[in-house]
Amino acid sequence: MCSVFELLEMDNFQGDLTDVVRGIGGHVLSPELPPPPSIWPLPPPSPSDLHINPFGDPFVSMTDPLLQELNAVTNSGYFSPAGDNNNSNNSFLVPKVLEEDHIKSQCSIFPRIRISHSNIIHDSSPCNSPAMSAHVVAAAAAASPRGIINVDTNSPRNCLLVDGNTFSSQIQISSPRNLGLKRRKSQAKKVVCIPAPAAMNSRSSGEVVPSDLWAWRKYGQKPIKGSPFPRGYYRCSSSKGCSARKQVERSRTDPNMLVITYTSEHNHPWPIQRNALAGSTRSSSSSSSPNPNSSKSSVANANVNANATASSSCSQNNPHLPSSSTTPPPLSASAVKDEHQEDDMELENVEDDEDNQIAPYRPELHHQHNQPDDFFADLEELEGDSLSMLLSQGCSGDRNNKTTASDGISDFFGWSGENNNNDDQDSRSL
DNA sequence: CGAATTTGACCTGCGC
DNA sequence: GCGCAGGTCAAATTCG
Repeated sequence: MCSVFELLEMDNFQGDLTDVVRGIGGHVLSPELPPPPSIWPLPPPSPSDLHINPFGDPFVSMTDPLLQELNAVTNSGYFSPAGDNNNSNNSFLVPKVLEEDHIKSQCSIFPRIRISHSNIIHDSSPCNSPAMSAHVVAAAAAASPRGIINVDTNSPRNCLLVDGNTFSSQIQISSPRNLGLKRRKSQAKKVVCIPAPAAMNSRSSGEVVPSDLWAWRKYGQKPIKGSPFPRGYYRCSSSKGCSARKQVERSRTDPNMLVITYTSEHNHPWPIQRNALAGSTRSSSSSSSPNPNSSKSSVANANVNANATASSSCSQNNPHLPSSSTTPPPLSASAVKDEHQEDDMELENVEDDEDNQIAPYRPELHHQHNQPDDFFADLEELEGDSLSMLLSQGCSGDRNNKTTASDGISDFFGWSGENNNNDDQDSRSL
């Protein structure tokens, strides 16, 4: 399942990734559970998804669609800007509904995540999709570099729990300087640990590489000393000349975990067009196959499908993340900025940067001020795209009834247990 | 046939 | 300077 994992962010880090991965000892996956696509209703939180960029974030200039959408929800009024946790730094994760941890009957998006002063995220939601939780936790973690995020990976849906005493796993964000690990090339890197789906994809290795919002093309694979698992090397194929790369390998300490290291930066905006070149992949058919078990998606493929089904992620059964590449976030960037730009994360990042000799992270949210036009233009192109569908449909099992933005978001992130094939079809038909 | 993946060779950084 | 290991290149292969 896609409960969470651990999310680390570092710069100039080079070393044994497993040395970096900490706090997942208690992580319990569900090997008996069927792997993808159900495992990946959403792509893993890419660093950019986390919206954190302490050490020269490769994606600093990129707007995280996911987060933006989250922010949109926040701005929609369903979420309290600052919440009531007195922690305005993490306010973007603190919806109003969170004021009551015991609320469990709803499946709205972040309604149950809370970051306490101690940086512990509590989630009482019984209906979070694992991936969503991943994003949430990742984002939360991003907001609290030193935060500890607890996730109940034993719960049926790997929900974050309200009861911090029952957390089965712990996520801890580490500062690079605390790692005491050797560094290699001076290159900004981000490491994301996520639960590894069962090996059923990829041609030869059988490795499953979860998709994210970018399109990746594999250009190499190397066995890693000390690890029984090879490391795959991917570069961004969304745009020619993009230097963004990522490495994917299984944690040697926990084969169930995938360690994804992002390096370099994208020199292009988020993939906007549904059929971006990132898309063409030989395994696309399998990925879109009705039979999840037959899927053999590649990374690029996964991304493509994520795009193709951007608007159809109204179900946990939907293997693909609602790629915001096709659903430009409607939110007000300024609002987000105002509310979050002074969070602890940034402060922490600044500290780290001092050590790393890298410009401190400054969320370039101002970029978003210029995005709406593009976004809407894209929306126009993507007639009936995911966003509109997202907002126009509810998927809390009572779709015919009135829907709210939160409902839409909920669906968007697959918090509903109901699949929406129609959405999927719609998105593909675009 | 075009595009993605595989895989061995080559290059580069780092530790000794 | 040398060797090791990681990272990248590019031809061959595979697939839709």
